[in-house]
Amino acid sequence: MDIFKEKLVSYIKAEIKDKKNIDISNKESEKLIKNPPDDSFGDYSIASYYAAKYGFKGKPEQIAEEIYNILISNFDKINDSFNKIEIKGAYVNFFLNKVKFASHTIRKAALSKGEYGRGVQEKPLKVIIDFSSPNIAKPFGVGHLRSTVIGMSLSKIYEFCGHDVTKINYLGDFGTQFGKLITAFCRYNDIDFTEFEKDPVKILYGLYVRIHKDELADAAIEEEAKNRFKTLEDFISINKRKLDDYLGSVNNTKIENNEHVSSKTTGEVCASQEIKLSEINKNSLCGTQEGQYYLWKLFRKLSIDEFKRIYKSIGIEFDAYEGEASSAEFSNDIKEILLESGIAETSEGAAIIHIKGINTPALIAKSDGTSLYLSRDIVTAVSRMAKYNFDKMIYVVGSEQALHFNQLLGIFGILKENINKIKDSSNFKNYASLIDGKLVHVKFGRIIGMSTRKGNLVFLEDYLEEARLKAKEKLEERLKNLEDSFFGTGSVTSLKPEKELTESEKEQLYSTSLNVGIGAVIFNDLKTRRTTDVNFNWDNVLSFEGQTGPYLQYTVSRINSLLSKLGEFDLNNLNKYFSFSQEDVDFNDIFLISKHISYFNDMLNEAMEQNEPSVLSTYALELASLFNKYYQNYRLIGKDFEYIEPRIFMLSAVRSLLAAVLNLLCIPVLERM
RNA sequence: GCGUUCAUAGCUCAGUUGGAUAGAGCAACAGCCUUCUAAGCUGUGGGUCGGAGGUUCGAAUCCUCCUGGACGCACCA
Repeated sequence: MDIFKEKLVSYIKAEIKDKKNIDISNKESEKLIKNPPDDSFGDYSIASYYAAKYGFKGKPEQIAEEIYNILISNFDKINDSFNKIEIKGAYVNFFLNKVKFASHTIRKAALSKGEYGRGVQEKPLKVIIDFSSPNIAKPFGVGHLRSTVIGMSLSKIYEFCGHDVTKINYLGDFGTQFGKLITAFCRYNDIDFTEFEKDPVKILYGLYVRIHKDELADAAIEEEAKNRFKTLEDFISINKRKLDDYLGSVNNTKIENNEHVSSKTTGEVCASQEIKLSEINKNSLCGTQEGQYYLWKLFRKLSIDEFKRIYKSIGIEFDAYEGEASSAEFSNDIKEILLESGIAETSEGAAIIHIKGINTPALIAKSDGTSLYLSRDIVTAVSRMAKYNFDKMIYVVGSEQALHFNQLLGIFGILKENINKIKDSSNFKNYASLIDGKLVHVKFGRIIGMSTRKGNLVFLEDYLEEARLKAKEKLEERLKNLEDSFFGTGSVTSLKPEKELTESEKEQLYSTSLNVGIGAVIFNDLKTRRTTDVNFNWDNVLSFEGQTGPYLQYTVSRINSLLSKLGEFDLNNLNKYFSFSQEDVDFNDIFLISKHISYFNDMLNEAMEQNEPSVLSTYALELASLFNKYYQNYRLIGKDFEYIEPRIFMLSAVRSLLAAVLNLLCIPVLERM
């Protein structure tokens, strides 16, 4: 809320209290004020039918008149900020002192250097955001990208609002699928180890696909995979640590290392992480517990290295990498605790929990005793509570897993209610009872209809490459007209073929194309409300015009270019107490821009409250659009300095705010494009 | 069958704690570069807000039913 609105709210509140003896709380009086749909209705308004909730009586028009009369008598208290009050039908409309508003807002935004709207919390919440979470041994696809950018964006939004965020990548590094992968690796004798070292994830994915296919024809494969997974899980639980002891010590544990098993136990075979694939003795690995554990670790490490490379290329960072495997060790403890307390029951050899309101029982252990996704998630949530003492934990996972998360949330509700039925597990009791109400599943829709020219699964890297090439094509075409604007002054590049470019120019061309491509791809995932499925369309993603990431990036570049041509002034050397003049032809458009700037804080909070980055996408598009209209209609170069000076503040304000929002949306900001 | 979720312009979507005349972008058509980057801007056409009821002074928004789609529904994650 901007200070003008604050002033208005407290004035209205005080006058109504004084004249009518109605006390409206701050929050409610804020709600009373609406933004009119059209300029002719002023800048803020009270709709009389809202006022009716607080004891005003009569027809809407009469209420409006009563409120008007209450507010007009002491209007001089706010007439430095507001020019007039007016009745229009059932509404009381307020008109800002536009010059004052625009000057104040733009000054504030320009001088806060990208920190405009940053929140300060008296008590910051400890927020954990669990996102991306790719499956090891499966390529990083576009589905993961959506979780990744939504999660990363939310992390930045919460941080910007002043909260304490921990970003966790919870790797799918465990489960029956690894039994399959090891089975595949051990069964097939035609694996190309040279290729394996070059592109491990693709080879692993190939193995995964192949074993799936062969499994349909040979039931023995499935059996072998199950056994191998059991072997793996047994081995990981070899130290037989107790969950409760673990929870007591988790503060000092580095979860991300996933060292469930000491090197002493694993012996020689695990001693060297640097072992060459080509030197692997398959037979000795496939036949022993340690060997299979080693294979699993190897697959895991290769995949993580690959993921880290991808994250780096698109500017994604995590505070911690965790894996499901670290929870698997305790899945048996969980099962026992829940069964003993009567919270869970046995059914067809498996352990289940019935949750009120959910028809499908939650399955927490398989009949062969091995762990499941859900049981591992229970352990993970509890150990995170022990480690981080979080106030809120957000899972950014697709809508198709809604049932899973409803079950998870439901289980913690049950645990809280029945916590006293649990015996001899004080740490578990303590932490588990704190979790209810703190978990949030931030779900998002699927990406529909995306496929490569031939296949179905699109690898992220290929996707980004398509976008980069398209951006490059477009940039090269534009370079003919850009003259020196792109590479900087002095370099005549307009008609140079690519091979005559200098190394640094080539580099600039490459990085700009890449960043435009990334901007387009990421924005495409963040521009619509999370829950709606995205209808994927190559033409839309690669168009770069209209409501796109590159449009936003372009707007920033344009401002950069203009500011540098105006002389790259340091705002500190300019008159900070400038004022716009209502008579200037461009004033009304400047006012509209300032008004939009003032909405930023509300939009930021809305984005956080709804866990919805698209609120900011829409906001950024509107701001860019307002600015581009201004840019098109009015020229600055060649005007008097007196005229230009306050507009430099306006340009700086829009630039830093747009750049800040782009940053919150994980979209690269470019100097030039 | 049960559950979740969605349906707004030809296409992709905003607008959803009920409020003043339902908005953008793309595509189509007509314009704007000797002047700050045309990845831009201006204009035109395009809507029974899936359908029917209901609640309300007032419904794209809330409720019920219907139609259509997506996703999920016990030993995968």
